Amino acid sequence: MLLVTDGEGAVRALDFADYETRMTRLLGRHAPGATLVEGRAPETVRRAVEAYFGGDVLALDGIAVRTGGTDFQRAVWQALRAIPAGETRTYGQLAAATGSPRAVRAAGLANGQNPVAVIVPCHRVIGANGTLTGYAGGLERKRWLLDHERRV
Amino acid sequence: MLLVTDGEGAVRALDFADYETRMTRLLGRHAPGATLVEGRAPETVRRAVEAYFGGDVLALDGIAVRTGGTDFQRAVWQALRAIPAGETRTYGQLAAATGSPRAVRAAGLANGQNPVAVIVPCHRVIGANGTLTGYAGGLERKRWLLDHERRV
DNA sequence: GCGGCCATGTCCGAAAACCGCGAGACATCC
DNA sequence: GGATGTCTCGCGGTTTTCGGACATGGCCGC
Repeated sequence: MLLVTDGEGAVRALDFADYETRMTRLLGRHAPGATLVEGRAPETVRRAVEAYFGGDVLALDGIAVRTGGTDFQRAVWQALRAIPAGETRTYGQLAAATGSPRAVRAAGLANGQNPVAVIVPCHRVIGANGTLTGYAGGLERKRWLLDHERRV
Repeated sequence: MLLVTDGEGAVRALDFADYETRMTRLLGRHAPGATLVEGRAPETVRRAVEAYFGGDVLALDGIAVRTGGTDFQRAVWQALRAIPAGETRTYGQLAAATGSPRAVRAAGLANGQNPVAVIVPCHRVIGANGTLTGYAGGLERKRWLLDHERRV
């Protein structure tokens, strides 16, 4: 996976390695002018991510995340972090949580533009009829993540 | 007048005091994310500006200027500094000096977006028929500046 | 002369398209 | 009757596209 943190250790982006162009595109939009420097991620973040995949699905909750984006997008991403691991919400519930109950498709769109995968759990949002509908990293991964979190 | 320099002493913006909104707008465009800190300008710059208005119209030539903008805009602004005090050029000559002889109107537009008035002498460009045509700070000031430089 | 047309780069506002949706209307099949 | 599936339409924020406007000047036809 690709992990990007800023000078203060806050996570700016996280994505699957085969989606690098997507990640850089989102980064360019939300942090114009920033330059990427290769290096080792802060230990706290590394450890939390490894713990999550190792089975401690709550390990990501304390991690600091910083993003750009519009007010609406940030509201959506903030609402995402309030969904506990192992549970899911519908796009409608997500929209309602941001204060715009009818902005359902917009919520879906903002969901898809989340630059910090997994930590900001956009994969916990599914259609009202229970189908997975979509995931930037591929539906297979969405299914895997949900299974992983339920398995606890 | 309002004078903005960066951490290295280079001039970033210069405008007449009653055009502050214009200046901040241009600054925001060319240096997004920068914050203004009130203070006294570097002595070299202060002295040069005062000398210019005192009659030494060549005093501004050595001052370092840094701007954002597109390639074309920077080419125009660079060409402007090559016009000696006391002389004028037409918009067509200016466009030719940038390598795009036919981009006449574009040159005029770039001229009008010059963030560093007086030092980058956009006032030395006039219409092919000798009329002053336009000046962001008002035609009166353009006329005054040209007179001042010719008076030497 | 005079009026009209066109070239050129950039910005700005308006309009349209885009969607990781969801509710309701029907059709279908037991 | 009820479960299930497909279709249509409206929703709302964001992004993209498009059409003007402009600190002009040369050329062309009248």
